[in-house]
Amino acid sequence: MTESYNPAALEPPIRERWEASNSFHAPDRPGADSYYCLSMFPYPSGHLHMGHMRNYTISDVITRFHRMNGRPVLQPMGWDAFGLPAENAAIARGVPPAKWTRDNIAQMRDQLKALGFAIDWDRELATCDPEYYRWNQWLFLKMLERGIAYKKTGTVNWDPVDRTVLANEQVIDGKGWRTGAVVEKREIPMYYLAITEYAEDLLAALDDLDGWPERVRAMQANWIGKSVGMEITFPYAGGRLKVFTTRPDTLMGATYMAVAPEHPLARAAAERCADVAEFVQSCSTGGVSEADLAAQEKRGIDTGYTVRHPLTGTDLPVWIANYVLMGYGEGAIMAVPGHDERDFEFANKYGLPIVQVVRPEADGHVYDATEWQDWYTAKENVRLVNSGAYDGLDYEAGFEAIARALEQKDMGARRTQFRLRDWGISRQRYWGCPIPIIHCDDCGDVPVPEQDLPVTLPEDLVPDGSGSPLARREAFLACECPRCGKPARRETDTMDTFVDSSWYFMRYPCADNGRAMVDERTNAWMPVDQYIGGIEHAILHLLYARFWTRVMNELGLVEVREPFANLLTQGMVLAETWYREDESGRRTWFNPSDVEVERDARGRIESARLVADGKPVHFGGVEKMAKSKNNGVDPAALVAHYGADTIRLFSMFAAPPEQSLEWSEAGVEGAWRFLKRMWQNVHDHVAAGTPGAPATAGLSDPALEMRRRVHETIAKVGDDFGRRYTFNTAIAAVMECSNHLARFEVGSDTDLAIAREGWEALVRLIAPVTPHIAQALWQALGHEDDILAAGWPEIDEAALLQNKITVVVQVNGKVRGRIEAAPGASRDALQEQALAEENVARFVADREIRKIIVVPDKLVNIVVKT
RNA sequence: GCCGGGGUGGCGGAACUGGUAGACGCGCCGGACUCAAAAUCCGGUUCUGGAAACAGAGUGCGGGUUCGAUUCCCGCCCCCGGCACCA
Repeated sequence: MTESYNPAALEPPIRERWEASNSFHAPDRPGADSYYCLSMFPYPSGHLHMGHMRNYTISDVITRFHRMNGRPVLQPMGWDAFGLPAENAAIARGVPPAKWTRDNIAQMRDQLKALGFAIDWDRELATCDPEYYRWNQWLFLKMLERGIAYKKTGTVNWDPVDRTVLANEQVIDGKGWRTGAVVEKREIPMYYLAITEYAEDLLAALDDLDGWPERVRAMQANWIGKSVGMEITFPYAGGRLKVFTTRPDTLMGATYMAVAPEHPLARAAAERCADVAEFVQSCSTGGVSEADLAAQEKRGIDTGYTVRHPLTGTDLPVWIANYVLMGYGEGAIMAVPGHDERDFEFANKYGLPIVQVVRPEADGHVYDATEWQDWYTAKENVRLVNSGAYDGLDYEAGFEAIARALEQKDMGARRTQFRLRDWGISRQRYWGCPIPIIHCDDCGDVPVPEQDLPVTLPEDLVPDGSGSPLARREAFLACECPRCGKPARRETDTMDTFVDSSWYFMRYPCADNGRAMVDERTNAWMPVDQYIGGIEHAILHLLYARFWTRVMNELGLVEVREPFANLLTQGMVLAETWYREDESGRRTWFNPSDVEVERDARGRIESARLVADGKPVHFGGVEKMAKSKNNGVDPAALVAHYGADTIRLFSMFAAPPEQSLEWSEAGVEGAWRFLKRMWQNVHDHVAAGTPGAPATAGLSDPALEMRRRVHETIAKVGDDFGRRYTFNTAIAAVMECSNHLARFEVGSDTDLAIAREGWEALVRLIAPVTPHIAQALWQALGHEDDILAAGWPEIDEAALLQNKITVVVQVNGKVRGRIEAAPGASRDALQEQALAEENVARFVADREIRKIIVVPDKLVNIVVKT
């Protein structure tokens, strides 16, 4: 053992040893106690960033902890390899997306390996491999057969200059990112997956996902958005206008109708009237994202049409409103401005009538039609007013009475509506999985026969930002119709990359199977025991994966319906930002590693300057690591400087996994110092000689105390790793115990044996976090085996017993003293001892004691009259 | 705009079931070693007062429940994530 800690020399041979002995291989048939630990696979951008590093360290700690506890573990890795950034790189640099992506994968694989993750690399996969995406295509065809996949039109962002479809992130302030042209909404045919058929099941099953964070379940439930209400018909001369409402009880308060700009009635009105046509046209500019739509100012126009109220027969005007969404419900609403905030705002803006039909039972609520108040939407303890025969009914009774009246007249039906929309998977892009469809003039859209899969994506194309290059590649386009044999054209749309990520976790166990999508090995490992990834995937990816797993289950491919038993959503990685501003207010951002900070005597930041020129820079706050703020820290560079263990240690220590993590160079230094100290301490301990067998009887008080601390730490760390996933507190406990052990004075062979037991425990406790140094120290302590096989240290319950406990004494809830007591001391004894304590007695003095609360082994609170 | 989360010393964070607020680490202050510096080691460090003992205040802001609230309830402010074609 060398005297000083030298990770650069120490880490690589240990990784080679793991690789040579195939240490992280997962068996095909693992048995009942198997543990599948999965991280969200990365998009191969070329550089491993801190978010990845954090994500994979979390799962590596969990993986290694379970391995040390003797369970068969699968920790795989793969690449989410299709997507927009590869096309952007192609546009910027002229490199084919395929080459760019594969080069990036090679580079990132090396970076991952340098971090020492216990990954079974034999199961690696990339979604851009034809052997992977052929099963996307295959399952898509199965979905077509079952009617789960179907075709309809959808709205996209259209750049009129590049003549191409834009992603939402490519639309900036309603304009195209490259051309600056005002983006238009366009309707195009697309393939959809009927996830709404599964809405009820996806929602109900959330209740059983008790291994998921409550907030993720809440977000998914809100996303699915189940509403129980009614579809109500408003007849007019030319037909019937249908709306969906969750508040049929307020029907008597409906004063106008509002339809989406894309609604057939709006189109009809636009044909009759130029002003209406202009309004509808003006609604077709700007992006399609919900955030854009929801944030825009409410605007509308009267169509001139009227419909009849189904119960009163009154004529109601039909307006077109930009806040009504064609994709939800019927694309039309009955506006009840008295009790819906959006309708209220709209009615006030356009001078439409507002009628109050609900009033609270309690007094003191005055309705004001010019100012919105929260109680207007109340459903509890309210009564109907201004509603004719329905006056005086509460919400439930009003709902029921009006629902019956409508049903009798055949003007309404009870219905459950979901906010969730079907999943549009068509993308007008090149770098994705081709949709296996052939267009024939005679036969229409014909599925590619199963034996012709995969439809392979040509890999030599370079997109230029205007339209899909596939549409210009004749060799790809030209084909024969599988049904009639005539010349036909291939579909050029590719699939949403969320398709790729909806089942990759089921492919890892059987990644080498060329004949089937999944096999019995998938069933052997699924479900995933622990899934770890960013909170930003809480809704879409996780919902699509749950849906896709259900479909595979119904096709008899897998036994599970829910893919992820436990979910851990990690927080973002942040760093300080530093900038200078020029005269025009433009900011130049400097990397935190190039900035030197001066502090005052209290440790507060006083000033900061750039190391390069010594001139001042300004603090721009702590923000998510991003290129735009130049505050990214490259994990690969840090590994080269400190070694993998230090980086792993800091990123697990600085914050609990669910919270955001603030990167700090000084904090990394602290982690480095701890490892150096631990190395030195173990070195000194080994140099002191080899102890005999550990004794547990006849120990001195300090030895008993030391041993108690060690076993308390074993218990604490096991609980933190196995149950709480608070790696920061586990590491803090190891540090604390290590500090005590370093100070523990060894005066006898018995003491040396206690110290040996302590160091052997601590080295194993820290091993999941810092596996390289732990392996080296384990060997230094005289063991030849792999520390993963050494097993988790066992707790000696007898060592945990204490003969004295500190009990806090409060007077009126304020701590006034502490007493030492035997564990399990009686209430009376504690009370007596507490009152005798000097400072306590001072505060109690001769005041009247009202009561005394005793929490055994913890606290005594004496309540006195003041 | 809608949905979800967060706010504790100079900083990252701890306090797990309502029971000692600030574990552990960083930074800072003082000391040792050194010709000096770095590294390392030792001590101190929520704020205010006090030499100390100790006292008062204190977990974004305002209120409430309780013997006791960072923790539970109500109202507000600020920051962050998602919003269906970024992944």
